[in-house]
Amino acid sequence: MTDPPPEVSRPMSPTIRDVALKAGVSVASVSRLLNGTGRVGAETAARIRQAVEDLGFRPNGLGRSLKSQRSRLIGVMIPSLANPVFADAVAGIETAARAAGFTLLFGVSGYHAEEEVRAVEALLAYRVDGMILTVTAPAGSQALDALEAARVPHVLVYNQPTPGRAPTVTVDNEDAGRAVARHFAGLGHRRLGMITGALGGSDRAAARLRGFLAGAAEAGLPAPAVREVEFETPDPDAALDAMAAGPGGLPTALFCSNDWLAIATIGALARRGLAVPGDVAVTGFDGIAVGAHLTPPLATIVQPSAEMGRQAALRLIAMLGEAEGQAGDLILPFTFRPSGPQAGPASPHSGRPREERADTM
Amino acid sequence: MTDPPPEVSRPMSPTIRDVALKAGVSVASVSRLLNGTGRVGAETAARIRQAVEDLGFRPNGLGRSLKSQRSRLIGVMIPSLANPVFADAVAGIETAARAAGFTLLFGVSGYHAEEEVRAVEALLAYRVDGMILTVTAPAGSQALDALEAARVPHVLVYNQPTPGRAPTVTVDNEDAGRAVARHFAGLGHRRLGMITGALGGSDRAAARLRGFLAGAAEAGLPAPAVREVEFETPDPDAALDAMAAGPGGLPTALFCSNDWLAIATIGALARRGLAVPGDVAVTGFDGIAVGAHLTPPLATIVQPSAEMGRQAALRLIAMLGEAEGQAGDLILPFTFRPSGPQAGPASPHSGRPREERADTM
DNA sequence: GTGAAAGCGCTAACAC
DNA sequence: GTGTTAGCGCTTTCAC
Repeated sequence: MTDPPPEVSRPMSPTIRDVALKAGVSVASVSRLLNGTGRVGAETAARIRQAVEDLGFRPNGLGRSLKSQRSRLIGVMIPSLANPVFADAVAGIETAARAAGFTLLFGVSGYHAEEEVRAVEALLAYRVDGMILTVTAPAGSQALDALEAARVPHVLVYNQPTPGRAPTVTVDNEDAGRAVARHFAGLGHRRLGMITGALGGSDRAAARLRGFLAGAAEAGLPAPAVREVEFETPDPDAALDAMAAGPGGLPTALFCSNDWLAIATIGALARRGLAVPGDVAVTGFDGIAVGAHLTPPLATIVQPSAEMGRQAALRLIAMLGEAEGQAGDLILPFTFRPSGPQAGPASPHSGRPREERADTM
Repeated sequence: MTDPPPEVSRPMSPTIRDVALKAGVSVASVSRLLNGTGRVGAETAARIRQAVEDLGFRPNGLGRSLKSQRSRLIGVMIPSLANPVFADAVAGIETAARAAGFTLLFGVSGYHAEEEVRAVEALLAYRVDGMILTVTAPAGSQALDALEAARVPHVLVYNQPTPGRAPTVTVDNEDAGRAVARHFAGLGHRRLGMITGALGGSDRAAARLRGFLAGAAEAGLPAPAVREVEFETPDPDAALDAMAAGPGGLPTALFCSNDWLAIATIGALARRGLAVPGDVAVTGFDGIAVGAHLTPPLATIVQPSAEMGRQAALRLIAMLGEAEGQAGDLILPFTFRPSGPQAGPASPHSGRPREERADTM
């Protein structure tokens, strides 16, 4: 086995033309065979297949996309990879997209509206057929404006249903927030508190807060203390300090706007010598897998992230097929997973999934 | 504001030609201005910029890539999104890639060699300029064969340094495994055990095991019990049952090949009424963020995942620039994070990063 | 059933 | 400094 002669420059990968030449047929026949469009004689097919094999031909997706005006690319943009909840959704998206023959283009925004625009632009540049994304807030989102202007079909995940915007796949965040307040009230807590990621960076966190406040009020409890922290580098210690210094002192029950934050908060409480749930009750949101393995398990509102991702992908793919399929929001049921000793299968809280037809868009 | 007349079909996004027409210049000038290649008169530039603005022109990455033979796309393929360690690496990759103007194409393999081939093929179809990936095992990897055949520059992450393969960015897994055994021995344990993800699906898990066994032998301990479990849906209960039924019974110290598995194992131990580290010592591997928040914190070997991803991206981008930059492996230092009460900053264990020039490839 | 040829949107010679 | 033009690899009429 001797070394091959050094190539002058990087050899190009074989093109459909090379295949056609080698098989002694036209590029049209090769294309037809490879795409299953149009008939090709048995003899011709065999020759083409042989040439493809010999050359190690791999159709160039760029050329194909440019010509056909469909890239078979789906853009995915999420706020962050640090919080596992988004990875779960991406996993669901990936599975469904792959099954349908789509490849994912990926971007991260860091919970930042300007970065959302940048990321969306980057994915749009490659002419993604559609996009699945989570934005800070759909209402005034420039990223969504860009998507609409480009008329690129898209589906939101986690975001709140928003009139005039694309359909979203999520849970009823407000109802869930209310359920947490009721839960705390039922346990006899009166001093509630919420530690939330920056409300300006998350419409769903804002919805959870609304529900939580409403639920507390409905239960006849005093208004909960509320503190915002950064999403990316939460500082729950400072939030707890502020709460402790406030009127009423530290709440006996804390609702954290996501599990990631809840776990950090429990650590901060431990540093103050406070046990969970003994001294302070803490409930998170998302249902990330690791929460169930904590001791004791993290109480949380579980949203079916992988399924949400899957459903978002299925909806998007359906949109890409039909001429102008007007899908509505999909509100999946959440479940409450209590902290208690290894809970059995939790029971669905909000019943069957709701399908809603969008009036707008 | 009246409705616009219904379009006959989906309007195309403006092309460089539209811009040129509107600005009354040639497409060449537009291209030159947009790419900063070649001079353009001030007056012309202004007209072009105006036209770009008016039309909302966004250069088509497909056309650009097809012509220039450089896609500015980087392919990323990881085994799974369930284990947060990979998300951490992707975050590091994304940051560096974005800064250099690259967009990520994303694929998942599920720790399966055949799926690796499929995923790599999918990304190769879009002519990624390069790739960053983790494979089950580099040595016989068909996915890497495909990458080499296509002459697409690539860098491995997490994988073991492997002669004849692309450079990898990782830690010294074998040394780390040895360190864990030494640690257990130092604590006075004699019956060690390891619960590892399927060895066939992870060359680094195999390396960790080798080091662990060697370390145990060097410490004069009996050979540790070893059990393999699935990566995606680990069943630590079964592994513990098997160990308990084996000679010597359940080990007093368990090394899990990754944190994800360690957390699940601790849960399984809890179900048997065994506390960690009181009854059984458990050490994981990876240093995923959540481990530090467990009570007590998960003992683990911390590898700098985000930095590894970042370094892999930087290396790849360097390769793309230079003609034939022959980078070597990059072995970053790992740290041991003990379980104890909130540890301070851990001290590096294996010293300065090692740079190695590859003999082969 | 098969082939010739026209582009998809863009960049990069190459003229001027 | 600016324009013309030839493709990059592919799909898809349109003839035959």
